[in-house]
Amino acid sequence: MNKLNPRQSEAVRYADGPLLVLAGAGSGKTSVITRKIAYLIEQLGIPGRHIAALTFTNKAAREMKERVGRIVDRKLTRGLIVSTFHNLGLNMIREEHAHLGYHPGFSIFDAEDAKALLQDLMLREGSTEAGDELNDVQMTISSWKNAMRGPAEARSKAADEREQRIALVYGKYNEYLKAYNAVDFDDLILLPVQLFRTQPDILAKWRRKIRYMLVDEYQDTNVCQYELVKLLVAERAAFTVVGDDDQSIYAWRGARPENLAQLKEDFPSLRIVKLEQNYRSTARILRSANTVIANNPHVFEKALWSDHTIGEEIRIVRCRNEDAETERVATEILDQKLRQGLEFRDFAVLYRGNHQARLLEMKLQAYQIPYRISGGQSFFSKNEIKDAMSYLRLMINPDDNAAFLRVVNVPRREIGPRTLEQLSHYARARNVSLFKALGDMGAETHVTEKGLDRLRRFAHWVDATCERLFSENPIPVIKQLFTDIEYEEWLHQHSGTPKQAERRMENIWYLVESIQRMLDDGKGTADELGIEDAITKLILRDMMEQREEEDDSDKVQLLTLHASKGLEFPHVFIMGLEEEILPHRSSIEEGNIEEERRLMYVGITRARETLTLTYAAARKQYGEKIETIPSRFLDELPEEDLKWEGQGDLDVEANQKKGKATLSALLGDLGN
DNA sequence: TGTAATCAGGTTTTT
DNA sequence: CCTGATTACA
Repeated sequence: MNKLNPRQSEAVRYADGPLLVLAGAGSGKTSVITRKIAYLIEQLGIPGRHIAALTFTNKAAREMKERVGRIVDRKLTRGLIVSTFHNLGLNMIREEHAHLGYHPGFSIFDAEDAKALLQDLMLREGSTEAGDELNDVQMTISSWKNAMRGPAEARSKAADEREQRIALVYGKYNEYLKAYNAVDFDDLILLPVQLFRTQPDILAKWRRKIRYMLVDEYQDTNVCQYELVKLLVAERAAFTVVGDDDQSIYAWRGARPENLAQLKEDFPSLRIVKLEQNYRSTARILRSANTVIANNPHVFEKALWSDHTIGEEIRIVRCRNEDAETERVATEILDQKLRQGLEFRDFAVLYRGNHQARLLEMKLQAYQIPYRISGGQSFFSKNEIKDAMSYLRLMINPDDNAAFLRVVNVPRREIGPRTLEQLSHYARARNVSLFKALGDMGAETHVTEKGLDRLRRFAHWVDATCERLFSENPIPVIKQLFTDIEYEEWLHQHSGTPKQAERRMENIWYLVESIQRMLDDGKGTADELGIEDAITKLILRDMMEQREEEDDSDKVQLLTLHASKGLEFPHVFIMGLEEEILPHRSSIEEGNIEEERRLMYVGITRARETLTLTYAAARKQYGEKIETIPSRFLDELPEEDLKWEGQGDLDVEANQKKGKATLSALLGDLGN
């Protein structure tokens, strides 16, 4: 990838106006972005600190940073922003917190914290609790925030009673977040937008800072993120966005691929460069991807091509049932590995839903095939890490009620629900956080003396630890914190086996090490982090995924199609090519086949050399055996590039069931 | 406080 | 059918 092709080169060099790069799968878009950053700095002399490159995941940001670091002199990249949207937003809020009415050390509520708060609010409003409704409320509020609609507007524009109700909860929810000195994930983008809209001088300041902007995976931006970009680039319009409408698979969580087309209207001078040469896959794989995606409507036509060899046919394997399917995948991996001298890491198995991995996992275990499964329980959803994070959050923001409630009685301090109920009643009446309420609370409340005493002791300890955290070297203080609360003992009591407890404690120490690393990394430089910055960044999962990447052992990769975006593998299997799985049932019902087709497209284009698609002719579903229908996407593939397997097998079985009536059909098939 | 029994639900997921 | 979560009960 040292030499850029003409299109790539054009995308890198054009910096006179707004630029949209339509980058097909495997067309070297990350290269283009990194090379462009280098070009802007080295050739155009734009100081690194005036350039911002935005991504959606920490992983992408890290990768990009690393690649830029390899081609540009370190001195020149000083102050260069390469981060996620959320991280940029966080930095903006941190810097402008006073204008937004927040105090330093504010917390970020993750989805679960937010859910707990919403549940509390809804119960209080007297709504009958239903988990379903709670999810609905959370999603609706999130989508309003993503569409930049505030509580007042949500109320006035409410289409029905349901929205009316949710809008009220929305208002309360925001008030409470403010009282807890906390923001949620959506706020990280929304608050800067609102600030910039109302305070032109602050916007002007940020515009002076960010003079050139690059956005990766632009098709995944939502309304609010696009607005942030628009505000920052202004009429100067010095930006490059890179995207691929065919790889838009996150519309269900607010991504707006229409933002691609919208760009042309908002910036009439927009230049469009298409990257259509694919450097990844064989011609057959690419042709298959192209013919499938051609069934979707397109705003921008593009035709991916490759000068790779034609490659092997795409294999479509029909299996008797789901068990046979996983069996086939497992044995096939072993077989190909031995026959062609491959490594396990050369294989990836993709599927639509996480549950599909379960059977496969068992099968792989049976064959002793090492695998790594994506998704699943992440580091941050482990209970011990949540506890630890809550303690840390509480130290930098005692008003963080979510954190307070999580740890006030973990480990056991004999502060029970009754005591907390009283405390929270008192706090609510005064509209302050639990911690503040605890400080003011006198004898006039109904909290028992014992309860009050225990609460006070806890508060005292928090205050003391908090003070030391900011005045001493923070790492030993944090370590002391976990000793103070005897967390290790608690883990032993609450883990199944001693070994598990040890592993959990190791997770805690890993977390502490990460904080140490974050503090050390920036030492003496302009990006030196305070302890509170480090902890907030941790909430955004930043700096944390190294753990997975360090693990470069030889394993088969198991991924959902969603999780596979941006990755590539020599040999790819996609399982479950059946109607109601891929395309998924709910998408069929909603009539949203196009996004499912893009999912299929993403899956196909992950493969470099071979692609195998499997499906089960029948599978057990909720206890019943169900005959399945092969996915419509299989019919959309180019026949000349396919090799069907297992057809006869099915016919034999069908015949056994249905008797001789279909014998002639069978003979006909065999005759082919 | 912990276990047993019962019940609902069964897409994708990052920040 | 199987799993994870909540509830009831000891």
